[in-house]
Amino acid sequence: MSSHPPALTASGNRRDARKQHTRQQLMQAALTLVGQGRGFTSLSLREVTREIGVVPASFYRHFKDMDELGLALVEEGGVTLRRLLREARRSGFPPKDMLHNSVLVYKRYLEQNRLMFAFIVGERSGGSPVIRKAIRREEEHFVHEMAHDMRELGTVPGLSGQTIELICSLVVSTMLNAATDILDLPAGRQQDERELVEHFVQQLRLIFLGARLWREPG
Amino acid sequence: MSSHPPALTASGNRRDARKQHTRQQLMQAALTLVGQGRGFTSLSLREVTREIGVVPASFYRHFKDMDELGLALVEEGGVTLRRLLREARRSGFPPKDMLHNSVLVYKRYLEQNRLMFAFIVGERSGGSPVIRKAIRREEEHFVHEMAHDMRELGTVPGLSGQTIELICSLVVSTMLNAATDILDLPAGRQQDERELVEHFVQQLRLIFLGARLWREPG
DNA sequence: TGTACATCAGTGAACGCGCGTTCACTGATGTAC
DNA sequence: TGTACATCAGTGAACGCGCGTTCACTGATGTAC
Repeated sequence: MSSHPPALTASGNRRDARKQHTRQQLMQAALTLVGQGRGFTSLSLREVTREIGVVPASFYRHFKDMDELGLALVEEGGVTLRRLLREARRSGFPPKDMLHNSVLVYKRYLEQNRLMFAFIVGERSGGSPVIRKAIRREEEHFVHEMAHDMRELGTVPGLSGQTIELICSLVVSTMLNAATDILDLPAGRQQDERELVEHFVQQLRLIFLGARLWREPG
Repeated sequence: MSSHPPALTASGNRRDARKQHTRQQLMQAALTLVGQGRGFTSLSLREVTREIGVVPASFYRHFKDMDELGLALVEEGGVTLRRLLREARRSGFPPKDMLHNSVLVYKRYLEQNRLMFAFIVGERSGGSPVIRKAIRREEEHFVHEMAHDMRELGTVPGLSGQTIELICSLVVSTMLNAATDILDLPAGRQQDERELVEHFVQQLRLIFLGARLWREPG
């Protein structure tokens, strides 16, 4: 029945899908290596292709160089962050122990997206300037979106948009900072784990306590 | 007059001094390269020796490998952080606009120690796990020392030692986070610079506002 | 002080290796008719 | 539907290069007497 689809966009169907799959594999391979404690900046193109069992030259069918792959990862990282917000929204933010619950949601999400967060957090401050700046840009979007949510939910009533952005930027940097500690936790040390979560919760409590009696300047 | 000094410690005088000098040069060269936007983890031993004009093999007279050089840098970084505290203490912390002044002291110090901070902040979250953990350890010491100072100065009266540590850990991670932004500032953009400083000050204000009405748990 | 020997920071050559990049290719998939 | 041609993701070989590490060395500095 279905006559040839006119292929308005790029073209190819089976072939194109395979290409996208390989591309995704390359990105995943880079994340895997980063997850093994390698800085992204020190990864070689050959390592990445070796990881998925293709010849080095085929890398160029997908990316100009490793920086371009890195930027693709940053973009995917942005999506990952936005999904976290959606998940947090969906989890309903019960007002009682809201912070503690949010931290647990975050921690679970972090563990489910371990490699991506290892990449984001690892390249956020060091490494290649171009990748770092791209991550900072995604981070700003994330802060902005979180501020939007907070305004809508009325989490901190009576504060200007600018102040809410301030709060969120502090929350986000605290959150990403904690990510390193959480990811570095050896599995099974449940006592350390609880302490870390508690520490993180208290840092956030401090921030929101300050937010409650913030007096708008001007 | 002075007869041969008995050289109780290591030995050599002139020779030993030259060795220490080369060692210092190697460390400085690594920092220089990091300052040029290279991640420390991606530096090669040969690059570092080339930078100071010695043959690669001579590297081994000073360090087993690049990781060992990195750890030496972390140690020097710890000293650099402690000097910052001493400077802050000496600057007197005038109670009026204390935060703003502290931020300016910090910013100046950052600019005077640009390379070392680029290294610390860059390797604090990504890169080699062993170096990352060493930096985190120095950071803990720094937090601890800052907490000690704050208790002595009575900056936030009526709070337990544990709570003061909490505040300081948040201040320090905020501070190191801001370092990336400050170091990334293109020179001469004074408007951006003022905005960044103001943003940073307000983040700290928020934290100390929270601290003021923190109620001790338990 | 002067001499004979020991130490050892830095040399220079060599090694095998993995790197990024190029190239002409192949063969499965897609397109036109 | 069947055929002839075009596309292009992945191949495999080759290249020159910088890498980390080894080694025997040299010559300035230090030590013993």
